[in-house]
Amino acid sequence: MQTRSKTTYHHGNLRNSLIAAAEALLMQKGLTELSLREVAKAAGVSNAAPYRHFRDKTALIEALAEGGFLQLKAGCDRAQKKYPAEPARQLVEAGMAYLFYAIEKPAIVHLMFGGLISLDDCGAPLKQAADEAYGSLGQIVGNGQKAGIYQEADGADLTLTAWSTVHGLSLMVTGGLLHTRTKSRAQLKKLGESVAGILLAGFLKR
Amino acid sequence: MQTRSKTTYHHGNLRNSLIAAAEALLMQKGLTELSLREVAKAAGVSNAAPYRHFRDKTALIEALAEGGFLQLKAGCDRAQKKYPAEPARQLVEAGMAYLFYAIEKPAIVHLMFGGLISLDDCGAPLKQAADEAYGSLGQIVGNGQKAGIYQEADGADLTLTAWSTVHGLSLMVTGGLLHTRTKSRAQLKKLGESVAGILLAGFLKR
DNA sequence: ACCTGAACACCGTTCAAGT
DNA sequence: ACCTGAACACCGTTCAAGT
Repeated sequence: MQTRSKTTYHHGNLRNSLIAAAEALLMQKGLTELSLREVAKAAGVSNAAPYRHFRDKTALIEALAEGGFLQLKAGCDRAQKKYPAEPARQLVEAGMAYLFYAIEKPAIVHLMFGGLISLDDCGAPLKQAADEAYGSLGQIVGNGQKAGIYQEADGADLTLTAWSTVHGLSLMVTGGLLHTRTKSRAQLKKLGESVAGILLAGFLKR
Repeated sequence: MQTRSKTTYHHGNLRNSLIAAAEALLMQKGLTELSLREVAKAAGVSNAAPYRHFRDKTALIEALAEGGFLQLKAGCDRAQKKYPAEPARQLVEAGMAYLFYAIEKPAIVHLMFGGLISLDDCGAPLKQAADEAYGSLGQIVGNGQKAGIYQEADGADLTLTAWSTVHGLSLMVTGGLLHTRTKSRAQLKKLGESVAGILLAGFLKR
C-alpha cells in the first residue's frame, strides 16, 4: 500500500485525504448532513486538524467544487480530441459527459451552483477552474462558428445557452423532477440526446 | 393592522409567519446560515414552537420551495393570458418571468433544485406544486405544437429542454459565473432574450 | 510545521410541563 | 390544541498545548 508520495502515510498530505473523505461521504449522505467533524474522523484526524489546510468549511466545499469544474473541463477537452473535425458532435459529446458526471456525483454538481459558494467571491483556484471549464466549452462553440455551421450570434450567448441547458438538464435529472431517478442509464442517455438535439437545432444555420 | 383572519394576532397562523420570517432571512443570509432557531426568534416564538407546524427543518424548506413553484406556475399562466394567440411569445415571456424571479429570490430558486430537498421524496403539496408548474410550461409548449409552429418532437422533450435552459440560465446568473452580479437589470434582460431566442430557434420548424 | 484536547457558542430535535 | 423551558447530542471554530 506504499506509494511514491513523499510523505509516508499517517501524516503528510492530509489535505487530499480530507477532500477524498468528504467526496466519499457525499456519495452516501446529503449536502446538509455533511459535517467537517465527520470528515475529519473519516480521515482519522482530530476536529481541529482540517483547519491547518482549509480556512473554514466553505474552503473545503470550494475544493470539491473545483474538482467538479476540472472534470467538466476534462470532458470538453476529451470531446474536442475525439471528434476533431465535427464541432456539433463535440458539443453533444461534452454535454453528455456533463450529464453523466452529474448522475455519478450529483452532490458535487449541486454545490457547484447551489448557492452555497459564490463564484464571484471565492478562492482563486476555484475561480480559475470554473473559468477554464467555461472557456473549454467556449472553444467548442467557437469551433462550430469557425466551421460556419452555426447561425450568426454572439459566441458568448451561444456558450451561455449551451451550458445553461446542459446544467439545467443535469439538475432536473438529479433533482428528481418527474421521477427520473427510476430511469435506466440507457433511458437517461436517450433523454440527454433528445435535449442536445433540440439545443443543437437552435445553433445550426437554417 | 387587523385582518379578516380568524385568529387575532399573537397566536394563530404561526405557520405562515414562520414561512415569511424564513423568506425574509433568506434575503439577507445564505442558505447555510439559515437556522430554525433564528426563524423562530424572528417570529417571536420559542425554539420548539415550529415543530407544531413543521415535522422538521426540511419541511419548512419544502414549504419555501412550494411557494417558488407556485410563482413559476403563476408566471406561465400569466404569459398564456397575455399573448393568447402567440405560443412562441408565451414561451419567451414565461422564461423571462422565471429569470426575474430567480434574480429577485435566488435562495428560493437554489433550494428548489439544489439537492437539499428531493422532489422524488417530499410532501404532497410540494410535489403537486412542482408538477403543476411543470404542467403549465407543458401547456405553453403544447400550444405551439397545436399551432404547428414547432418541429416534430416529443412534447415532453421540448418541455424538459425549455425548463432546463431557463433554470440553468437562472443559476448561471444568480450563481455568479462570469461576474453577472455586476450586470444591470437591462443587461440581464437582454441576456435572457438572447438565450430565449436561441432556444426558440431550436423549437421552430425550419 | 502540523496535530490534539478542551472549550465556546450555536444548532436540530425532543419532551415534560404549562396555559 | 398550542406553546415554553430545559435538556441532549451534535456542529463550526478557536486556541493553548503538545510533538
